[in-house]
Amino acid sequence: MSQQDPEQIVAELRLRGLRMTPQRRAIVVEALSAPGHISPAALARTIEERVPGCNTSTVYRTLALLDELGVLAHTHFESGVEYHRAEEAGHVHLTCSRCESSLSLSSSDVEPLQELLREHHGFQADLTHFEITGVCRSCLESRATAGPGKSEGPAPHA
Amino acid sequence: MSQQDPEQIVAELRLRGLRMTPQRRAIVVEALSAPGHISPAALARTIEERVPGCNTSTVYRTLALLDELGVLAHTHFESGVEYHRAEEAGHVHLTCSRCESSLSLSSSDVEPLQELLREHHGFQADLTHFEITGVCRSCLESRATAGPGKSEGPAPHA
DNA sequence: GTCGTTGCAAAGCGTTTGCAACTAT
DNA sequence: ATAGTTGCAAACGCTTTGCAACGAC
Repeated sequence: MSQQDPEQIVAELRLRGLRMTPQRRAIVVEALSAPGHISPAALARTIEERVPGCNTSTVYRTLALLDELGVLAHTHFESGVEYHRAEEAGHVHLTCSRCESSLSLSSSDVEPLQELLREHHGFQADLTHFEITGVCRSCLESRATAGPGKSEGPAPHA
Repeated sequence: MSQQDPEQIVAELRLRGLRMTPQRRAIVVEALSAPGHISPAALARTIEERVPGCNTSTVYRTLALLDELGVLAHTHFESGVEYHRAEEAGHVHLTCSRCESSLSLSSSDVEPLQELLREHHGFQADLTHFEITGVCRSCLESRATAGPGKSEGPAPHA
């Protein structure tokens, strides 16, 4: 569906009368090679270090562009926005607000959730655009073990 | 469960050896009287205007404090963080990324969703801490009406 | 040659912090 | 009197912008 191959990206750019520059190429490489996701600021630092002639503002402009083109997408975390390849969306991030551990669901895992929202509220949710916080299994268990009462209420966000 | 009455807040503060100052009182009033939710920056502007002797930093410090105390809570939106009375949590915000309309689910509406996550992944989700984006019913319908193909893929986030 | 793109430097914005003065208790 | 709280001003980190120079096409 989306493109991750530089050639396809170039083609996509050309379609819109846009150009492929060395800077863009470098940013694309860096952004796509990041293991999971990366914040704009972090990417800017990295690029400026590895590609001396490439500026922070170019990074921001390029990320926004690639986001529009559908090459990249971004997700909102507690710590801010992070970019990732568009095809890697489909991951829903469950983050424990107690232990900070993080668990990601595949699209098939998420389908029932989306189904519920669509059926009951006519809303086609994109659960990948914001992370979901809560309390993970092990933290739930240790809390249960810890003491009897207090089983009510959602997790605080320390 | 939580407190919204200034008296109860004062009591809560005292328990921790904290004090109730005129500034705090003003901020509490302003924060609690906001119809839905309000961003720290907006609240700071408002306060500084209405309560001349009250500073931006005090607003931020007070919001953080009230958040810890459980009087207020915050939610992450596309536009940033917004604070609201803690009891008003339970609202899950579904925002359409096409038309920007917003629909909020009551806690009972959300229960099945949480149930699913808990059963299948042992994760007790707090769906109120981040908004959920997607495409609302009317936008889905107008898209369906608009043309035959293209029924695939989640909503873009223009 | 055209027009998209870049670098730079500066500004913008929201948020945080150090510290001396202040004040609720 | 003690210790929490405030205001100020400065710093901070991230992001955006204006504009002249540059370079992909």
